[in-house]
Amino acid sequence: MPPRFAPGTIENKWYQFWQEHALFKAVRDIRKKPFTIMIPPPNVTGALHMGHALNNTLQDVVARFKRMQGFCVLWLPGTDHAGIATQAVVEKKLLKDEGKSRQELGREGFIAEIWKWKDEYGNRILNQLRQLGASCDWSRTRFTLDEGLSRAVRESFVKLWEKGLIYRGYRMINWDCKLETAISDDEIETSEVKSSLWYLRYPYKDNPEKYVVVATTRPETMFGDTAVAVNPNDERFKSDIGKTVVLPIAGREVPIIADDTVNPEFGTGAVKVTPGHDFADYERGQRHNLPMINVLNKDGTLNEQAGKYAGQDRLKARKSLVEELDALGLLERVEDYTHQVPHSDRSKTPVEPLLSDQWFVSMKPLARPAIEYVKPNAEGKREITFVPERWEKVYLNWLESVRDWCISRQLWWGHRIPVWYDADGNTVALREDPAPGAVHPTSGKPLVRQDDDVLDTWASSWLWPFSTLGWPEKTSDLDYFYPTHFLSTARDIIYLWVARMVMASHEFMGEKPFSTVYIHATVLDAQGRRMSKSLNNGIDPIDMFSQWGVDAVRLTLPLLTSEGQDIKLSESKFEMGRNFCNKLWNASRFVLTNLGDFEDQLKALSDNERAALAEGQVSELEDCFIEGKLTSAIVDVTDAIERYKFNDAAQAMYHFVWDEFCDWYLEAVKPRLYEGKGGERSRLRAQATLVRALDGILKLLHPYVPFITEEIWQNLRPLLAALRGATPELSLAIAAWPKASKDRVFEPEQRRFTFVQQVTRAFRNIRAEHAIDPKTAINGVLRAADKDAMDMLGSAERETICKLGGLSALKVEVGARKPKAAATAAIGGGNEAYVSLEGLIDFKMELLRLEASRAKLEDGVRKLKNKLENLSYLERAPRDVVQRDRDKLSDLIAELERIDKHIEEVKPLAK
RNA sequence: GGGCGUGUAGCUCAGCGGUUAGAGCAUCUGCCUUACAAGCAGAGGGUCCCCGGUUCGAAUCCGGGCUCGCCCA
Repeated sequence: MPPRFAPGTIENKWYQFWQEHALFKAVRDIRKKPFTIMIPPPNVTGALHMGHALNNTLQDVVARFKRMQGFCVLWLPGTDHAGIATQAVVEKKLLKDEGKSRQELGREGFIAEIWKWKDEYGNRILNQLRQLGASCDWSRTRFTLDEGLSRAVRESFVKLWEKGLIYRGYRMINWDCKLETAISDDEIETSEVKSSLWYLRYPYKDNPEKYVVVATTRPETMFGDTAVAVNPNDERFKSDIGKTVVLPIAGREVPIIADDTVNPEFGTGAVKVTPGHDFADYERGQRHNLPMINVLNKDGTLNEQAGKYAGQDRLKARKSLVEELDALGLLERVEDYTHQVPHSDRSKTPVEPLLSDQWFVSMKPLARPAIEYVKPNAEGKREITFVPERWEKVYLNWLESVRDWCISRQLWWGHRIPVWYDADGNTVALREDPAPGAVHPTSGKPLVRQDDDVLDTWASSWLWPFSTLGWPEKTSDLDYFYPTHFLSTARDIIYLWVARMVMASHEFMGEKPFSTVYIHATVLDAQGRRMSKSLNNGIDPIDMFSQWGVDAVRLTLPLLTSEGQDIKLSESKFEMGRNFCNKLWNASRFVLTNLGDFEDQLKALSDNERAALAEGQVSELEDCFIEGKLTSAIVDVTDAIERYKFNDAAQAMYHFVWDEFCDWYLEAVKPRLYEGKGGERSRLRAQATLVRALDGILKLLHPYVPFITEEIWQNLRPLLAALRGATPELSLAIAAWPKASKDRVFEPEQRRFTFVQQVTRAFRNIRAEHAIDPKTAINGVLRAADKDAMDMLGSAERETICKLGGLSALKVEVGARKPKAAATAAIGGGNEAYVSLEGLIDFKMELLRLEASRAKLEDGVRKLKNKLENLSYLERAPRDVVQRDRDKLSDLIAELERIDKHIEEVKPLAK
């Protein structure tokens, strides 16, 4: 094994190994409990970004953990067809490569092009997930446009149709002028735009010299105005209500109406009403029976309503229109104005509210049960739990005020709406394409055409948890794996996807789709901004893989996030994970190189002796220490992952491996391996403990860092076999998760080892602070407070302290007197460490040290005294708390007295 | 405007009623000690955002304010 861990050399090898042995294949097994995770299907055009890397790492941690715990784990992968995005990508490519538009190819030809593109490039992100180490069952990979999933979409549509939950309507929807399709409310981002507020003069019909001034951010929609509205309580306009004004240029006469939704504070208090192009005005228009005029073409240019401006882009027309109004003296003034403008999530262009014929799903009836699954019942229990819990509120708020879902898209790529029309426009939704000559079931007239539009991609994604398992067929997979258990996703997907899956699952399956929804952290850049293409501040996980290793990335991300707080990420952060992997690598290297003779030694033992070692027979203090700490680590890590506290589990492992196993255990055990301390048997016990501990460590770490742990474990495997006298599992990926047992905590030994650590640190401190050369031999004296303290340190422990504390000898004595000219370090509990300093250092330094610690001590004594003089504290605080403080105080006072004595002694020497 | 989150060491963050408030990185000192310099040992560094309240006791709970961020309208 090389002294530095080289991740690039092992990742591929083990992934292939796992695949070859089909370790991630979920094979139904009634003896096992299922554990199912459905991957949030990434966009088929997509590439792995940091958010994916984090999300899929966490899913993989859970999947591997549960697999090791003996569950039948199914982590089902796949992609969605991402209607808008994919169509846009292929359209662009086609134009660039062949100079052809999709219209030139025609619908069928174009779709064939997309499939070609998908087969060639569409699996990129799935391969990147393999690179990440994702333990998905790839044999079950699904795509939302697969035959099976398409059947599911069709079935769900017809079912909702039959229940009357799908309708077609001429409604105001969000229109993406670039992509020329409707989009749903949830595909919109509002962003702040610096613009102007234009004050326009609308002359009165009966007195053209006078006018009402309206303020607007959208002058170009003037051609669609059908009223001017004021607040009925606004004194300024009371007399205007009911009058008629004439729209400039257009010349149309429109009434002044009163509507209490008008904010008198905005602009002049009078606003133009454009029911065809504004959601609020649409409602005003309905209340007042105003005509609705559409002034826009599908591509965002003005239509014939705009007279000479027809055919101009709306934003260009705005400019020239304002100029013309100004020239006519009808522009009162212009103010700078910053406001929120809705943009399409997909094209990033401003969205236009537009009246058009679209298909909708009635959401209210679907929302009600979806709320019930998440709302706590009388006992505070929930069917579906959000982790962290606070996201439950976001989910509920959305569902409680949900609006109907516009599901039709003016695209070609997607599930075509299964609705057919007869010549009179009567519609019917069909499970199977109609045979030639088929007629409408009620009108009896021949069906002449299918609806041209396709469905929103979410109309297939919302079926994902069960359509991937075979629905609408009744499959044994559904029986066994459904409902699923863990869903991990990003917060902005809560309503787009999570809520809709719950609705769909209730509607079509009659149960919940999953029991836990985990909302992972958002990965931000170092300055706390979202990573985006436009800012070019993204960090490519694939680059990070090659730079630091996949394991390092997988470990670092959870180490950086706690309870779903956002992560501010910079490349150098991965050093943490990389260094840890290197530490683990080297610790393992140490263990393995010291086990060269282990198998031979074991052969000399009887079966019983070997079995005792295998079960962790211990007698040396450090062995008890590490066995006990391993037990706590097992408890902590298991508990943390079970509660989806990924950061806690990672921290616990990091601390256990680095601070306890490497810094203390490995150092403490060296003399037994190198110098024959304690004899052959002790050496063998040390080796067995190393094997046991390393095995435990690798297992606990495997869900986070699967590659490095597998690599090391495969090296350890023959030794495990020899120790246990049985063949271990084929791979760490399917090895049994460690179990903690109460009798392996070793509490008294933990206390003793802690004492060894404290004493060691005291001597190290003296050496470091006095800058004593590491090569200089120093003798230590330990003043033990009492016999109990002294008895904690047997000869083996004293040797350990000498070795780790850099002492050539250690004398331990109850109440030992400080040698003359010695440095002192307090240990607590009345124990003190002394090192004779004659000829070694400067006593001025020692005096400074003593005075500094005296000041701290005095402060502590003062605080405690005050506390213990407080009568209500003595009366009300629990007895054990008060007693603890009393003990503490007497300790501190004794220490203070001793330190005063030391100061007196050192003072004359410090001159 | 409403909701959610956040404010603790130079930086990134833990801790969320009871020891003298912790970690990683950074800094300083000393070490290439035969697992690891991607390392080892040691040290310094904090009005726990502000004001008030509850409590014997508050970084922690409550109220109010301020900061920054996200979401919804």
